[in-house]
Amino acid sequence: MNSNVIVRAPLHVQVAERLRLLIDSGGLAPGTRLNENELCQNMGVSRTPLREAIRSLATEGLVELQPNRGAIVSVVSQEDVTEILPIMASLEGLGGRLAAVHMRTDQIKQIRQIHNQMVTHYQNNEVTEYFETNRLIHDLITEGSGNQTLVDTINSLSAKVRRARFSAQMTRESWAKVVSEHEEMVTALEARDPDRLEAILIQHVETKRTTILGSLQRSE
Amino acid sequence: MNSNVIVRAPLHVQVAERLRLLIDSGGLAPGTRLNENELCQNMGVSRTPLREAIRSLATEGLVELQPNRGAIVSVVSQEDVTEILPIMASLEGLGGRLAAVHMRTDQIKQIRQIHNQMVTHYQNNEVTEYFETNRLIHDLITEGSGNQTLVDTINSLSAKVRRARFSAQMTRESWAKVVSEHEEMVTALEARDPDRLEAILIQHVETKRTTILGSLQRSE
DNA sequence: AGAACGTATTTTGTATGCAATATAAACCCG
DNA sequence: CGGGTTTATATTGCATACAAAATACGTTCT
Repeated sequence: MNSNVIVRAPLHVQVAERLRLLIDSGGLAPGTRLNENELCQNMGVSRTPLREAIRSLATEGLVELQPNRGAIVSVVSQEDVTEILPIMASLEGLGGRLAAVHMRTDQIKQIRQIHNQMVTHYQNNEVTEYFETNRLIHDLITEGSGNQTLVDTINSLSAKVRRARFSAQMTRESWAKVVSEHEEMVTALEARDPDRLEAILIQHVETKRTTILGSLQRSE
Repeated sequence: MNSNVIVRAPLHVQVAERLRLLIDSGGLAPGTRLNENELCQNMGVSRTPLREAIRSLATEGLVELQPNRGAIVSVVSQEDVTEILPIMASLEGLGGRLAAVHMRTDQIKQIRQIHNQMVTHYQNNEVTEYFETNRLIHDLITEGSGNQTLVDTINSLSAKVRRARFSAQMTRESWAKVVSEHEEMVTALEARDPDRLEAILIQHVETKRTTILGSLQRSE
């Protein structure tokens, strides 16, 4: 029996992944109509798997289905962000609470290392790298909860907000605040203090909320 | 301009709904393979919309895709329930917290009425009606949060657990506990006490957890 | 010139057909 | 008889073809 079977992912899954990336990167802006023929030619697949992929993205909320008029990349309104962030706060809080108990010490040490890197990026004003490490820390903590469903749920919500957050330009002071909150986070994690970590994470998302909404407001 | 346009839902949406109902009601038991031809004949549609519907259910987590082997109704394991319930606790807690602030007084009064009905059903040992009113109360509180994304997220998670909970036979004493918790819930809501309502809801889900897991364990 | 109608074209929705893979059955050989 | 291989069948995956709806366009009429 060969257990090293190579299972090529079904086309519609690959297509969905590709589309997700396109939407996430901004290659497909919110509101854009997804023209099936066009996309088919671009990706070199037929309409069937493409349509199946679109249906998946629709249930994920990344695109919106308009009967007999196809799908558009869903637009993330200020209301959406206002709805999603409190949910993420709760869930990230829960994740932290669980992580504080479940994570192994070496995993926590790793987070401290990445956190230090992040601080360096902050000091050097390296925005991209900063965001990357920032997100990695959050992901690691969430994953540290050991609750895969929680990870999935957070990711699903996060994906929607990310595009909005993308446009969110941080002011220097809000950036400083976020970094100091991160410092507290890691400290609470090292102390394995569920309540404190949860509280900080909730506060952290609240900070993010005001940052994003402030930015959205300025840009209107 | 006519705003009362009749938009017939696309076939794949109707099919998805139908399948959801089938799975939810137990007409399609967990682990059952979805035979495309068979289902097509049953529903009188072709494979294309059926397959699109199946893809949607897959991203919802109700069915599991097995490459080149079709889809099976996903089985809800004890681990799944263990993962999902803490998440629902957080989210229902958040919902209650928001509801305590946002709900109108007449809506709260309505909940009190339904709660009283539920208690009557409890006393008369009318299980089905009890579950119905019970669920209605939870739904109304969640919806009272005014956060549609939260409602959707909870429903999505709830759908997965429901099938497991279905088999959960309550003992008389756990039932009594649940009812008394509900009493506290409504009282906290009437007092518009977010913290207390949140705490009770979280505790309430915890009670549910032990009930379900206890039942799952007994049935193995 | 502009609005309204009707036609043409594009685009989506659904059904069907063919290829590839998995499952079941028959068969052969030890 | 039983294990393993080959062949047949069924089922899924993908592509194409047709039908229905929506959009775009041109024409007509006021």
